[in-house]
Amino acid sequence: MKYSSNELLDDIDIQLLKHLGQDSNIATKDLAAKVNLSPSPVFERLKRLEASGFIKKYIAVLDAEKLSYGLMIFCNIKLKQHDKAIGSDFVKDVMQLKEVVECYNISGDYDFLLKVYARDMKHYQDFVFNKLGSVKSIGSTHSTFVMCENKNTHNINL
Amino acid sequence: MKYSSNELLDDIDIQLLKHLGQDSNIATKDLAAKVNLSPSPVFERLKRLEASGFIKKYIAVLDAEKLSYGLMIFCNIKLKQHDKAIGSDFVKDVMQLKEVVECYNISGDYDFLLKVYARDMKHYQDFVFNKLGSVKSIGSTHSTFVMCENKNTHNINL
DNA sequence: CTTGAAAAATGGAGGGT
DNA sequence: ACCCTCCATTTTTCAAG
Repeated sequence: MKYSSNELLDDIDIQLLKHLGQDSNIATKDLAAKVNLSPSPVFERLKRLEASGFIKKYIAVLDAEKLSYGLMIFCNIKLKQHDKAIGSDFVKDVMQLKEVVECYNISGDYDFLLKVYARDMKHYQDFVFNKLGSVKSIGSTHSTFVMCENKNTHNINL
Repeated sequence: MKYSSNELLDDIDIQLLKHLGQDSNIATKDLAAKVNLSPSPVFERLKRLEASGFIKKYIAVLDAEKLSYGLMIFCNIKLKQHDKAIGSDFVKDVMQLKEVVECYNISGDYDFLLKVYARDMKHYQDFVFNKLGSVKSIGSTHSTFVMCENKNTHNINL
């Protein structure tokens, strides 16, 4: 069975992923035309790419600014201590916070990096003092504010 | 006309955006069932939300690891000088690099923050020395490596 | 918003290279 | 193993009320 372990995708699969990573609303027949196939085999390939996890899901990309989340912040976090229990406590707590859209365990001076969306500075202040402030495992934080988003492809570029 | 300037979305629009931001493959009729409406008005709302830009696009979310881009790096960049021309030169150059999936102009010690995907350390080394290395406007860089992705919602949480 | 109907996409069967 | 054409079913799309 194809794609079972670490099997390679062929050129057409890569083409399909490349297109769908940028626009998934394209009709199967238009996608088929782009890779010079008929809709059926393309349809079968899509189902396989979904079932095998190369495609995780399909989403609508929303305009954060229009939805009044005009402020993006990268928040660096240092834990109080570095044992496993403290770390998983932190992750569990931070997962609940709706302002946090991404959370990474990182190398360097800080332990975690959060990408945070806030309506405005007042909202972010409340987030830091009231929400992060009540997460016990946090030692210190450092915020970096985004002034301008120059590029965001939302996917790896194959 | 609805949504023309800074008009408010109603509760149902927000519900629709919330669902589509997590899964856009849902059929209109299933979406309609979730908000207790028939497919037609939901369809009309979707078209308005798309036309007015609240929904920017629809994409497939790809599995970077499975596609052998197992390494994520946040690369902080300091420019040589801080005039407008140098800044836009940098943005223009960095836009071309396929390893860079996000680029932000930020506050703090560094000028830009890049989110970078690489196959492995060798690939990233090549990226820093050969690709970033040939961008004239760059003064210095500082890389932060992602050890674990704990959360990624791919959208604001309404 | 509802009804209702035309247009289109989905997903399978069966056959060919 | 992969692709094709054909066709039934379902879904999308868009009138008109």
